[in-house]
Amino acid sequence: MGLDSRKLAILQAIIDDYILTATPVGSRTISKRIGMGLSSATIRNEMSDLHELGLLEQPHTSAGRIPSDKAYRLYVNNIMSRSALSDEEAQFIKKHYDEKLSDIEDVIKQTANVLSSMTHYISMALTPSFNTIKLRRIQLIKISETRALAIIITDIGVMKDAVIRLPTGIDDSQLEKLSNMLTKKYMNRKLTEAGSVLLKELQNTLSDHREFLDSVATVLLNVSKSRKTNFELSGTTNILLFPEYSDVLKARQLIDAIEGRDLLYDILDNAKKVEFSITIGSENESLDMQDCSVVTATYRIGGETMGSFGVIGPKRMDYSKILAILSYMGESLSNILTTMFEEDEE
Amino acid sequence: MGLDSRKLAILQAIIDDYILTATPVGSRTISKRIGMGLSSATIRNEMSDLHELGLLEQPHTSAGRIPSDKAYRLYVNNIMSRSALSDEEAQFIKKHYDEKLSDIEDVIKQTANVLSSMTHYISMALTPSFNTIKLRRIQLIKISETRALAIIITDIGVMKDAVIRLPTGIDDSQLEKLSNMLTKKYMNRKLTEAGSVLLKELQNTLSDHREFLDSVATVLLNVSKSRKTNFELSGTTNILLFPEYSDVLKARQLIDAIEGRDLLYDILDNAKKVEFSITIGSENESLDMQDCSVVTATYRIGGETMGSFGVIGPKRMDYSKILAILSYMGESLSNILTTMFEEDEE
DNA sequence: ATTAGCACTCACATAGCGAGAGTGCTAACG
DNA sequence: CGTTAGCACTCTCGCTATGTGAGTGCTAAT
Repeated sequence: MGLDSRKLAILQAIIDDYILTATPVGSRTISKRIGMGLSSATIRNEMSDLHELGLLEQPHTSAGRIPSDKAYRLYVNNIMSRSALSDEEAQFIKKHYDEKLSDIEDVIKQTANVLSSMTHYISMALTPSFNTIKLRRIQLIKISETRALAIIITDIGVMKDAVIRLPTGIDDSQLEKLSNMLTKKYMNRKLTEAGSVLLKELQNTLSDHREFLDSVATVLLNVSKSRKTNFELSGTTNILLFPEYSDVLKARQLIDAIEGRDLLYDILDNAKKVEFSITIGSENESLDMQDCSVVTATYRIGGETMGSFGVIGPKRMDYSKILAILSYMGESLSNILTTMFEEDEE
Repeated sequence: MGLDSRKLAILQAIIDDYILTATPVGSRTISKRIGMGLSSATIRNEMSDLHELGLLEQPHTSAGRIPSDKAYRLYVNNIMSRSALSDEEAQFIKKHYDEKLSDIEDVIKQTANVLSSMTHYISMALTPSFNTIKLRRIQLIKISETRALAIIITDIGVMKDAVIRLPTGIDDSQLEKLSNMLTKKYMNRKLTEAGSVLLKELQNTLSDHREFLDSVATVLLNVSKSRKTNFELSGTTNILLFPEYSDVLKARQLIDAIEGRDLLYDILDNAKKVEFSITIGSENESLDMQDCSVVTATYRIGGETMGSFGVIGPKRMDYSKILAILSYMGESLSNILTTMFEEDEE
């Protein structure tokens, strides 16, 4: 009993219908929908076979069938055709990225927002991971009697700047000397590495400007944020829209898992390894997420993969459309971030 | 039929019980709880009076009573005693504010987060409104061949800085001249005003560095964010914890209203006018919020009120505890932000 | 191989019923 | 007169039929 093309067509019809309605689909529905002149009885036989193959499930004896995780996987891998974005959708994304977005955070936040408002799923977007990026220059600039600006310049451009308090009686030339010293010493190191080494060395040697350099180290370390805060989450409450989560308790369970954040961070961090990923139901490691699917994509800055983003939704997801959206947004996002950082070539 | 002290005691007991249980409270419960040696029958009579006074409501004939909006108002204004924060609670707040928070956004976000995790209500915090703040100096600093940093310094300190693209072939001295020119011209104006005037003048006269100055104007204008993005929201899904919102549809209705954001912005903007505000049920203008209460407080930067924050929760709220929390957080927040901006006196 | 026919299953909606919580009223009491 | 015991009454809530409809699985005929 193999999977001939008719079985596949029926399976596809069932999945399509179920994605739309979220209710178990019966043989009569398919018989009419598929237009092959087959009676419901024939469909029933085929459905029975599909059931035996582990592709369909039955909530209870006398209900219609719903696709199993295995069926979705088959669908995604072999049946589904890659769909394109409609013009309106592309425009929608463009429009929202064209707004004045002044820093990375804004862009990432906007990505999550656009994603959740387009898909009505829960969306998430990882902040670029600057751990691997190397320091090129540190520049300290005096802006008032008591404050200086620390600017971190890296391989991919101007990265971060922060106002720090200045010890009294330090002048421009001294500050420049410090900048040069720091630059020389920590150039070509990874940012966090530079920060922690500086911090360590401060503990041993007794420097002149202890507190000040401490702040510089903090700036370096702050570039990569903590696990909990380095991704944006949006549309959490969208799950209340889905009949799958009409039960408040079930909804809360998922929301709690999601808002724990650790889980999602791991998912996104893992997602950086491949351009796109689709994880269906039981393929998820977390027990709380056995009923949803996660689809992710990655973005690049200057050619290098720097982060990931994606959606969490019910298993009956329009995977092909979601992929199209993620793919388009990934391109846009990569472009925006790249031009945001890049030092134009001289 | 006035409001003697016994009626007040009974009312308070009812409110206290209802805050805890969220179920209509009956005469026997109060008779036992209040410890005045009164039988349930007596309580019933009193309750009947309170009902006539519009202070109690009955979901249906044979159920207990629940406090009316008017009762909550009476409670808040006349009965409630101002409670203090427990040590753990104060510590909790302190701990979370002591984390390295590098910019305003982080502080505001943290405020919202701490608030919602302490209260389990929905919380919101307005970003400081810099509209009224006056420009003191604009400083442009070259940081590479193609990029400069624009630093905005105001009455209350260093405000905002942004990397902007530099036209080719502009040198340090030219940039300094530009800084001085801009400073002279727009000093003591409000930031947004300065930005829009600059933008306007650029349209008329044909300046040398059109595009560059345009970016400077954008930085000025970006200081105050748009209606939609200038406050942080946290704990939206907390309402699912309350029996009042065990119905998904009802929950969604409130969530939708809240995530529309315009409504909340108006509430927070209004809240800046008074140090604390409590709005109970039908006192809310929005129809979608007739079933909740809103409590807000304000924070200051350098003595001047610059923003507000607060919670949205069910009407049966522990108002006195919430006020204590808000009050304590307001102080902390004011201190943090003030020291963040302040130029130490020279 | 396909299909008509039919018995069977199960969720769901509806109605009826009893129990329990709570009220409002009346009459008695100190 | 305020307070209270007593009691009938009301309404929700949970439980148990009961019927209906969608859908299945099997059998026998085409």
